[in-house]
Amino acid sequence: MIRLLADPLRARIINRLAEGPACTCHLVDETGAKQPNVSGHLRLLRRAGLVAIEPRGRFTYYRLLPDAIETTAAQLFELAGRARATAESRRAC
Amino acid sequence: MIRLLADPLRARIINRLAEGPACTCHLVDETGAKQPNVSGHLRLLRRAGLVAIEPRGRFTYYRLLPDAIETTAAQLFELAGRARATAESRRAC
DNA sequence: GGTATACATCATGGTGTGCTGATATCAGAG
DNA sequence: CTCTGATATCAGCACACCATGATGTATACC
Repeated sequence: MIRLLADPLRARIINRLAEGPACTCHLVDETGAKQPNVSGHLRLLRRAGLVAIEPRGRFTYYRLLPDAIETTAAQLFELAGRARATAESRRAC
Repeated sequence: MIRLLADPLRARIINRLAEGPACTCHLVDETGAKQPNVSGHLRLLRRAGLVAIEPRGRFTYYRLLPDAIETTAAQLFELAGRARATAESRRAC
């Protein structure tokens, strides 16, 4: 899940989708990447439930789903909280 | 930065360090990975400022730094917030 | 001193994964 | 119906990156 956010092009796509829904041609234009590449990444994001698909005639609009992202953000916060709580419980070798 | 959290073994190391500081031998034992592998990942995490190093004699203790993780968690929350705010600003082709 | 243990570094190899070009599909315009 | 443009899928390639074994360094214990 985090792995999906780790790729540079996917990160650009996600950042763009955070500014509002867009169709594939928008993403191709604005990222400068080739269309099959963008399409492939969008497929991964869709299968992971990170984006929703809305076909409109010839065009396919993608929308970023905030819930999935907030879930992983919350997991990271919880991780940081655990680290703070256990900062002094050093275990002996 | 997110990329560092994406690797499976690094994720296990980080999760372990969230339960308290540990030295390399602990991490090698508890992850089952080979020592040079663990050591290499720890180097990356250290260079990125995700963990702090505390040498104690022969042993080297590593401690997870919560600030870096919280920073990226906050970025993800902000991303989700932007997605919510712009959910209806669909741009025409 | 010598030995053993913890750890780091290096060179090598294998594999996952992203990128590309070609092709298929499908909707709309004419 | 035909043609064009938008998108999806597939096969092949290339590169990055993780894992491993060997080796080096340093500290503690005898």
